[in-house]
Amino acid sequence: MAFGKGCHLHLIDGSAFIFRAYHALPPLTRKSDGLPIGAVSGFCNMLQRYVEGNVGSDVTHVAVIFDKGSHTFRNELYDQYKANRDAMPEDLRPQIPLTREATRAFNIACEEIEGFEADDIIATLARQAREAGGACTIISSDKDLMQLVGDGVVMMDAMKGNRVIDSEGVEEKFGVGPKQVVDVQALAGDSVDNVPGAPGIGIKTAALLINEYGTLEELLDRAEEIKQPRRRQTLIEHREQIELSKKLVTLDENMELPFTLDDLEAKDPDPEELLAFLTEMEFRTIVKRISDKLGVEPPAIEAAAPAAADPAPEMPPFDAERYEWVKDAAALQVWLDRIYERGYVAVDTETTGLNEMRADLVGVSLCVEPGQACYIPLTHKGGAADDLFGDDSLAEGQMPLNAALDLLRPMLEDPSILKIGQNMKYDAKIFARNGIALAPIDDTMLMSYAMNAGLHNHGMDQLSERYLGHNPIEIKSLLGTGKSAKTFDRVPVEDAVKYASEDADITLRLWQTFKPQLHRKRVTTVYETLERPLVPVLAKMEMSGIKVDRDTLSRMSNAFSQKMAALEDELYELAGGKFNVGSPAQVGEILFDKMGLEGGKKGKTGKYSTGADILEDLATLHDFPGRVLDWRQLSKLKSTYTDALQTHINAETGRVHTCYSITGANTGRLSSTEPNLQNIPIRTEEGRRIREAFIAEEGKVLVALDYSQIELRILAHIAQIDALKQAFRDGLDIHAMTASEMFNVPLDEMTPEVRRQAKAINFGVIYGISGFGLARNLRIPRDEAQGFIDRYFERFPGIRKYMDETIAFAKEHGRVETLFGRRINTPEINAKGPGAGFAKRAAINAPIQGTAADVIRRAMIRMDDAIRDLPARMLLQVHDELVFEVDKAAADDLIGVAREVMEGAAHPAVRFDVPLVVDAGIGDTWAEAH
DNA sequence: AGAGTCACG
DNA sequence: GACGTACGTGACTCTG
Repeated sequence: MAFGKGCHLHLIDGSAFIFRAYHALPPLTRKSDGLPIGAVSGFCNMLQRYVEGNVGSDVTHVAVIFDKGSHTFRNELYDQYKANRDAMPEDLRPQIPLTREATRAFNIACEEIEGFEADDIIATLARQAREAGGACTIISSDKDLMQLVGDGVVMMDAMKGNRVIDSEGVEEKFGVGPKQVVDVQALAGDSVDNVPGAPGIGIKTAALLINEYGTLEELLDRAEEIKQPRRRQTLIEHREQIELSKKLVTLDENMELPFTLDDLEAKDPDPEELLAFLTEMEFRTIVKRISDKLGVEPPAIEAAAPAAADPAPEMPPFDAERYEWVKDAAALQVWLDRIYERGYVAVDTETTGLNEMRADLVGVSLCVEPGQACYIPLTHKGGAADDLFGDDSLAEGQMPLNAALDLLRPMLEDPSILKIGQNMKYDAKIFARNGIALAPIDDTMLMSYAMNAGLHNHGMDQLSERYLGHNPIEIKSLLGTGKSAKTFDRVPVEDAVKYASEDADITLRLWQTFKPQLHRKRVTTVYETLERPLVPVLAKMEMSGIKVDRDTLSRMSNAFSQKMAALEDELYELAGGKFNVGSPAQVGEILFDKMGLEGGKKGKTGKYSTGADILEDLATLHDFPGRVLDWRQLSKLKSTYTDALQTHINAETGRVHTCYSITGANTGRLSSTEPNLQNIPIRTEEGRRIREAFIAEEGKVLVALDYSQIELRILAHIAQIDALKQAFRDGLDIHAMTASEMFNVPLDEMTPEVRRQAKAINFGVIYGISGFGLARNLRIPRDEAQGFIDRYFERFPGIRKYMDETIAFAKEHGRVETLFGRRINTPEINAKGPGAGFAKRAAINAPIQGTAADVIRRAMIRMDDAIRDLPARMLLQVHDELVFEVDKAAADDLIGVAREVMEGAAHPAVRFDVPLVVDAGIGDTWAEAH
């Protein structure tokens, strides 16, 4: 049916629907996988209500119109346009494409055009309908659309009982007719869209003026005549700004559209298709309602079948010759324009080293679509590349660093441009050190981790090979290896262009591959709430670093040296000659061959094993093994801590900056490197003193907060162990209570020895207990250990059930999950041989360790905002502990806030049956604070 | 480069 | 019945 006289077009403002739905509903998630679907659910309800309300109406054509890309021609006119808009909420972003699918499922035309606001498309369609002699109803309450009303065009507010707004309604709102609405808006401005308007003039005054002078142009031309001096001055002074405002608020009704009104003909939904979509979304209520209406049996909603493998997106082959060397501002501007057109870009930085706190920026690469990438060299050195002392002047064909950064900065900080990277924490830190706050970001490494933890590592080279079938240029081929290795600024720019552009190209291709997989694999929520938001938090902590006192460490080192020397003398005496105490092989030979002690066991390599547990057993027979253990402890403390830590004190900041790896542990835990600040000694008094070197800045203190027994609490919850849960609720000594329960000893008669055994069993359970392991740990006979375990299972039957069910789940799905939906893959679980044993224990431990890791991640992500107004910084995370530095006077305030965040971190996603308890400490050093 | 050892949760 | 065995990390040293 061709659109013409007698036809009636309905245009639905899709974005308005989405935001209304999002804000009207609680944050619902899909049951089977936790995908946020609150907005989609509300959107479908609104569409359904709209369709039902239309029965018997005269509507012949209908379309839902969406915004696409947040950079439009209005941003070209005025870069602050809509600049004060908040970024889209994290849990809404993944729902946007689903609203498109929903529209199509309802069999309603769904239109959007890159770089245009929905309002302009609506304006153009309304004009076309008007000119064709038909009627048009715009379903929206957006006042920006009111300028379109008249000549058969009306608006309808679906939220307010389908109230119709015609010319009269517009006049009520603006005090002028629809034709003058833009004039009034130009004067009054709009704080929501950041349209400046004339300062001090609101809608009332604007309407008054326009009614008096007829048009804005007339008013501005005759501004001198205005009697009120203030008003006159404003209009004269801000004429340009007012004229700009008019351009911003005037909708473009002359767009070229790639479709016609005839394409928007109203059609009934295909019940099968509609129900299939709603079923997939697991919207039980609306499925039932529509099924009833159609008189069909509602389809069953159950956990969706495993998603079919995604077809690889079509991508051109890699071609390093096509990458562009960006040499000047004009060339860079072309790329920036393309990025704004797209709304996203893959970014990679090249630097002089791997340590972000020391490395300098050398260049930036960008990619907007597969195969189309560029490199902007910035600080490459000229001269002979192989000459170590070569020319330090800059190479040709580079933009000045600051000029390039000034051009890139607005884009890199623009909340509407998504920056895609592989391990973006690195790039974010490099940019931060150059005064650029990179945001928002997506990270392909974290996407891979969320989907595939446990299956493979998540480095770019591996991901490229595995998912793109492409082996990237090796960095070694540019830098060389070993002593002759050079830094990236010495790489010839021609080579750097190929390498760096390729990295950005790969990243973009990986993103296109992974992005649609996230929700099919049901990890969108994990990625959006536990991975992506952690990046800026960790970047900030790492850049803060912690102050370490070199003198303290240095004094300790000297003390350790002396003690070690003394021990060495004693050991040589005992052994009857010099040897290398640091060589386990030599220690073994002396013990078992030379001295002839019993119990020597040889490992795979044919050497005696001389681990601490073995030497401890031998210590009763001879002085030698005990002395070796003492020496080893000192050696460890000296080499790994007091000596090595000093080399990590940053020359510029005087602080130690660790680097957290988000994907380092398969369970969701972080790991810490260069240096590892998660294994600073504490268990022995001598080691603990190393923490005295970790200090607060003058006038500040360190505050440490740690979760008490978090893994056991999670075990009690997951395995539904009532006795344990009650004990935690009552605040009992959990190990003593376990002992009491197992050995029938009243709590007040508990001996430390019995409690120690129960504690070992509690930990054993978390690790996937075995009789052998417990026996070795407690140094008791194996059958006795097995007896303990049997009794434990008898007293706490939930444990056995949890273990069996977890292993069964792992065998069926090849993975286990945390309470927050994090997936930990367990590919070895069905293997034969000893590997299966490891995999089973890992599978039992992973949900517990992983859930605890998720909890503290949530706390850290919220902490940033919670302590915003306090003079405090979060510095370190040690699995169940957070360390802060805070002004002395604010320490108690910080503890109050941080404790609340940590104890409530699981909410609202998970409600534990046991309370989470956080202990806190304050001190001038980490030793005191813990 | 890998094994052994040991620091942490 | 045999098989090996607590879970998760990173850094340092020796050795081939």
